[in-house]
Amino acid sequence: MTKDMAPLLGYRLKLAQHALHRRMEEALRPLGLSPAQYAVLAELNARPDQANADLAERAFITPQSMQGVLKGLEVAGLVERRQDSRHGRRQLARLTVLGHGTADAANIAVMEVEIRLEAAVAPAELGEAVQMMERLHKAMIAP
Amino acid sequence: MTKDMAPLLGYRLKLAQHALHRRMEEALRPLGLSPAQYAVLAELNARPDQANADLAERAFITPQSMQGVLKGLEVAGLVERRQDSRHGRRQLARLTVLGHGTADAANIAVMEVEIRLEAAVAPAELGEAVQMMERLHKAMIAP
DNA sequence: CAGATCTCAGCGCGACTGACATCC
DNA sequence: CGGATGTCAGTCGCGCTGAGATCT
Repeated sequence: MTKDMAPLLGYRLKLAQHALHRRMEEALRPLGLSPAQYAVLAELNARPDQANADLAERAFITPQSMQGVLKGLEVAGLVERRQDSRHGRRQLARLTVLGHGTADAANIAVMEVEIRLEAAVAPAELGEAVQMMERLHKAMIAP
Repeated sequence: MTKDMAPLLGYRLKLAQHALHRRMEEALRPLGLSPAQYAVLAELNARPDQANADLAERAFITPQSMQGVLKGLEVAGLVERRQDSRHGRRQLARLTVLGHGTADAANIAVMEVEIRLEAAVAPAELGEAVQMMERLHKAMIAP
């Protein structure tokens, strides 16, 4: 059992994502955002007024974990939460004005990384690459 | 700026690796290993007698971070370190007998996850998929 | 009561920086 | 001295579990 694991797909996937994560951190650091915080910002930009539980489910993490991220954004003044009129305990989160500005700036920075990443695959292969990632994801998600 | 980030390659890559990481944790938990610990075990299985600095470089993390992982394995009795005869301060790590057994058991558990992952791509596409991951990795590593 | 939601407290892993000692 | 290496201490991000409060 002295095999090298270099050719394994899982190993390669891990390395690629690890490097991407580093780039994301670099791109977002000037804005004071972590990759997880950016993801929530982008999600709330696309779909405002989501509760902590909703965001957690979309990100495949526990509500407790998401709350930490959301709390950070709230303290930073990028997100505000208000009571759901229909459900006393439920609180809906949305971007503040500052949050919108930060999200826009972050999108620009992240897009540069994304473009660089996509440049590594031929344009014709891009759709195929995205579909492959989806298949890999589903294979690991399924029971 | 109400775009959805679902079709982005970077986002898909992150989701796929996140799910893989969960599966790896599940597979390794019965053995008391974390994914990072397993990676070092596999690396030392393939190439014994490496120093902390060597292992850190191969894993793309700092020597300090690697030291934490290596220390855990040493405390668990899976790895032993001895002085390099040629360099007083340098310490070479290798698997103990227990470490070899654990590495073999871990390999079996991890291979099941790997097979499941590879099943998500057509056999003919597998080599192509691995090469794509390599290209993505290099695109994010390059200066 | 059951179920959904939010919150607090604590833990673990794995990355980081900084500071320092040691050896060649 | 300079450079490589290892070590200790502290911090941070972000997952987790457990326990509990509140509302429908």
